[in-house]
Amino acid sequence: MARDTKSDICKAAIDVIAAKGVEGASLREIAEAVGITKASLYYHYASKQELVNALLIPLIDDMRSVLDGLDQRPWSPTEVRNVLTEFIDSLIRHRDVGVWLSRDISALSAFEEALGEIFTLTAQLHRWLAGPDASVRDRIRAVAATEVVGGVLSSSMSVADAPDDVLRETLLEASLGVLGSSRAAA
Amino acid sequence: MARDTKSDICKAAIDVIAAKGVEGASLREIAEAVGITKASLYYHYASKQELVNALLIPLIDDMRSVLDGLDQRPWSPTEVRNVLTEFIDSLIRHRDVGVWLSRDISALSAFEEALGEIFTLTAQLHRWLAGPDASVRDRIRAVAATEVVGGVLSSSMSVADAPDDVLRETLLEASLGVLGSSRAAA
DNA sequence: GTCTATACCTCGATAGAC
DNA sequence: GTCTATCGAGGTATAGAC
Repeated sequence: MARDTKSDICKAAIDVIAAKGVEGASLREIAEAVGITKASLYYHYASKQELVNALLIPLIDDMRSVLDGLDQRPWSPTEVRNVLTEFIDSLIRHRDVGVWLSRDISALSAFEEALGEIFTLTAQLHRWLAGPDASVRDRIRAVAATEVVGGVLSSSMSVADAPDDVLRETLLEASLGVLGSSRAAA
Repeated sequence: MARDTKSDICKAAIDVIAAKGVEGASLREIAEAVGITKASLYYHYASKQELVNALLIPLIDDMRSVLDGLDQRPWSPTEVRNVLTEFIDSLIRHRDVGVWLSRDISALSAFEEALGEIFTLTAQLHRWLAGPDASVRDRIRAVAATEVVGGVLSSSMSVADAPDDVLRETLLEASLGVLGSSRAAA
């Protein structure tokens, strides 16, 4: 599967988009990075939107499987820790895409095909994390606990030398630390 | 100063950019929001880059004054709290711009006029926050402590009803919570 | 200071040869 | 499966009248 032009395109697209953002990345530049022309790229992907969607789908599928049935899950410090761990793991698994997903939302809104579900999923996560009868502070903390993850990953230049397992563990601590003084404290 | 066309342009630009991102916001749309034409806008700002810079400069100036001489400042739990407080306040003061500054960096890279200094300033803040002889974990935590702030502000749609003072206080707690289990614990 | 009109470019996307 | 050539739309930016 590695010698497939299609996967070469995806790989190049991820790099270019990470550097220039979704809008800033032109299909011409992506194609040239692969070594083909813009027209050839259209043989593999019918539109830019289709290409971007193809990049996002693995991450979205992963997040969905992690967050599926969240509302039915009991809310307790232990479960909060479990859910956060799974959420962080899914973002790290797709670290290359997650970086610009969490950082380029304003531009991605124009591509709202697969994006609607991301909003739904994260909103769901925020609600659940905040807990029942959440105050404004609880809700801010819930948002912050998830934003920390994407934020650190996207500014990972500063921590580029951090191995995945250290990153994983520290992010979980940080995320729990944000919730720390709330009722969800572990 | 409120009846100045120039400030009307800035105000409209902030709104449009917040909604569509820096690349997605066209000068035509900004001009029409003000009630003038694209050409008239060029009388006040010579280029799109100049306009974007004009929006960022107040925030940058504020951050610079907050972070100036940071390296000479002693590093202690109390000082960490002070510095974080000042940092959060400066971002909240420019909440409207800070929203898309922290969320649209990939697109802003194309406008790297004033942006270089932002990177320098935040890198400086990260280093100082991590403390002397920082481990990888300390550095991740330092990044996380600052990313929390921008992250929440940018997704403040979820917490749009939060008044500034609640936001301020909760962000400080969250930020300190991230550092909580490190040596910088208050 | 604001307008109309326009030059010039790059983008996404398509047509058709090979 | 990749190419050259081209289209139309929309972008930034400029020229010149008022």
